[in-house]
Amino acid sequence: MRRDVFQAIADPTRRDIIGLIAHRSLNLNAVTGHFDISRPAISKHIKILTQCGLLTIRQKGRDRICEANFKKLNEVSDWVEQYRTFWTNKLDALCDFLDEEATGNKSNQELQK
Amino acid sequence: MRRDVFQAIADPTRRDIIGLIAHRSLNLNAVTGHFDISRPAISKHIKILTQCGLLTIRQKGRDRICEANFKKLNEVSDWVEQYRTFWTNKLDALCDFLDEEATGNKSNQELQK
DNA sequence: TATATTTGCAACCATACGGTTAAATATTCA
DNA sequence: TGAATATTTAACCGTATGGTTGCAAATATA
Repeated sequence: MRRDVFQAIADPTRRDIIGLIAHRSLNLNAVTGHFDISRPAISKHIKILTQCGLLTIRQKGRDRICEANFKKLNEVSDWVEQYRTFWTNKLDALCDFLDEEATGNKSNQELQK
Repeated sequence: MRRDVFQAIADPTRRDIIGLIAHRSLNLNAVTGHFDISRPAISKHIKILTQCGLLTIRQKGRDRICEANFKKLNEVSDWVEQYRTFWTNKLDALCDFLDEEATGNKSNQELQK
């Protein structure tokens, strides 16, 4: 089964887990305390996050401490940022123009809505 | 069912579609030509991308021209970038230190691997 | 008008996902 | 050693996902 960062952060619970342990590592039980779902459910989310490298687990006695590994987010950042110029700067206008050229012209108005 | 940008870009085919129409808007048939899956499969991907606002469709005769709407990627960018300091600069060391404090100290070596 | 082209839609299928409960395992503590 | 705690694993369930084929509908073209 596919297991990559994009798929891992697709689930809102998993994004919340990352946000939770960002500043403070927690054991699985403590993580579970912040959600309304069962411990095994959290355990599965943690496993997915671990498999894609977004999270590492440090065993400490019977506890398993979850720590975020943010370097992995670079993959997402890189993918998104390659398109940044398309939505932030003046290239927008150029893009629209090129689209007109490519697809054979039409009123631009419906693009606004 | 949940329909948000994170879930939309989780699928590699959909990320490829976005990359494909980034510089040049295409009709659905042309998009399909770049993949090994059927037209209805592409149509479904396009629908998902449209529902979450990453893509708009402009009808032109019998063609439906797909255009990327990159502004929606801001949502992803914002989420990722809030963690950037955690993996790019000196705060890494501070974070590790705080983890030690919080979880009760242990060799830092296994964090490196 | 007849035909080809582009697309949508319905029905279907196998598998993945996100969740549950219950039992098993491992560690700590009295 | 026995009990409590933390977590994983297994079995299961309903629904979503990503794909298919076949057919209908709308538009363009000969």
